[in-house]
Amino acid sequence: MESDTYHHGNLKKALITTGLEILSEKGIEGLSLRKVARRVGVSHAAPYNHFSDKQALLAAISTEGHKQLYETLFRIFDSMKHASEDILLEIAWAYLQFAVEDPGRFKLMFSGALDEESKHPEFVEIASKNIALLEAIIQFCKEDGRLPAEALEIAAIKLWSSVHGFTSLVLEDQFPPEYMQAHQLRELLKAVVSP
Amino acid sequence: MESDTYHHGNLKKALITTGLEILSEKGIEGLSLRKVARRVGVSHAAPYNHFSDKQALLAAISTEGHKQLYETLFRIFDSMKHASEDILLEIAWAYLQFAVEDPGRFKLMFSGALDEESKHPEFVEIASKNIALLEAIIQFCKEDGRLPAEALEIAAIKLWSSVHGFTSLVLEDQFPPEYMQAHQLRELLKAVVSP
DNA sequence: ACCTGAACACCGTTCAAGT
DNA sequence: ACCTGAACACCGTTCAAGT
Repeated sequence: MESDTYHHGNLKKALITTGLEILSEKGIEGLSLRKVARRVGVSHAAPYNHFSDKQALLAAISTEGHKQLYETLFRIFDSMKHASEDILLEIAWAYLQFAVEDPGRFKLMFSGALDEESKHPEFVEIASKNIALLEAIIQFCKEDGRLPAEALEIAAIKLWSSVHGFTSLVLEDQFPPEYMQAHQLRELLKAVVSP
Repeated sequence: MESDTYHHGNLKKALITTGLEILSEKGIEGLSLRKVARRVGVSHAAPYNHFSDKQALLAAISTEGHKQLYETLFRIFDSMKHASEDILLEIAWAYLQFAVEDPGRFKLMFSGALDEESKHPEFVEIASKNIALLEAIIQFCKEDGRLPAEALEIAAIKLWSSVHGFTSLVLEDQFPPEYMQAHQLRELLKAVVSP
């Protein structure tokens, strides 16, 4: 039954979700094509019917990660539109949590062994959706009307750079322990997102 | 003669510098223990006399990269102390150039396949030297006297996060092409480091 | 059209053996 | 003390062969 359904096109999806599973359990170093195939219950050559090589599978897994990130951030943004909390901080916090709760997924998404993600149309689609969301959030936070396009782009780059850099450095344990002992993570993030 | 000198302790250093070479040529994916040993002209088991495993060699290579980054930034800082240009921008630019001119080295240093760098005393030493340099730079840029320790730490985290995030995202090609076409890289970086 | 199994070239790591 | 060569378990990729 199971091996039968794979003949109807589910294998591709199964490889992606199982890849995310292993990524979450064993990290980026522990993710191999053969291991994914083994766990799915298929021969190690089977994935090549759906992905041209390992890079292509990794790109698909990364794309799925970006979709999850979009869902997460969109939900936060949507639920806070009417509760006037500090939206920027909540979004940044969600970004950080997304990274911390599954470092392997985040590292695959951004610390790119993937050179040719830009060739996969599905990836560029979700990437631009994420950019659009980021811009919408910034636009919303400037309550005094819309920003000019130029300022919007600059603001997006500044915000994303800060939050992404802080998240990466926290994930890689690059800040000295004194820094982290003296302050709470959320407090530091607040300082990072505040202008 | 050459194989003789390896009996006198140069092999360890040779493995590190050859590792950096291969990293620069083939990227992080193309760096294997056996390839390093082969290029140095030694058997694939020889490195185990100097490093407990591949991780340990990678940690040593990463440490060497951090030393190079320190040298680069220190030189800039030292040479600009008396020419009152925009030091923060020049430092940030040097950081970005350091990453762009050798992405493999930068990725190894920060996109950590290295979990146990903190166990290597040489690494924690250079890491804290880099932190101290960062603090000195910030201190210098606040011409009105010294900052309190708390504000200094916060300022260091904010600056490093911004510059590191921007650098990583540029390196991984995460910004949409429209952003990059509409602005020059240095102009964007200037916006990122300006408060 | 999709999957399997054998084959190949590579990898990290260990260990007896050499000097 | 340091290096070698064989050995082992793993990997990505290809390809004939099966259904």
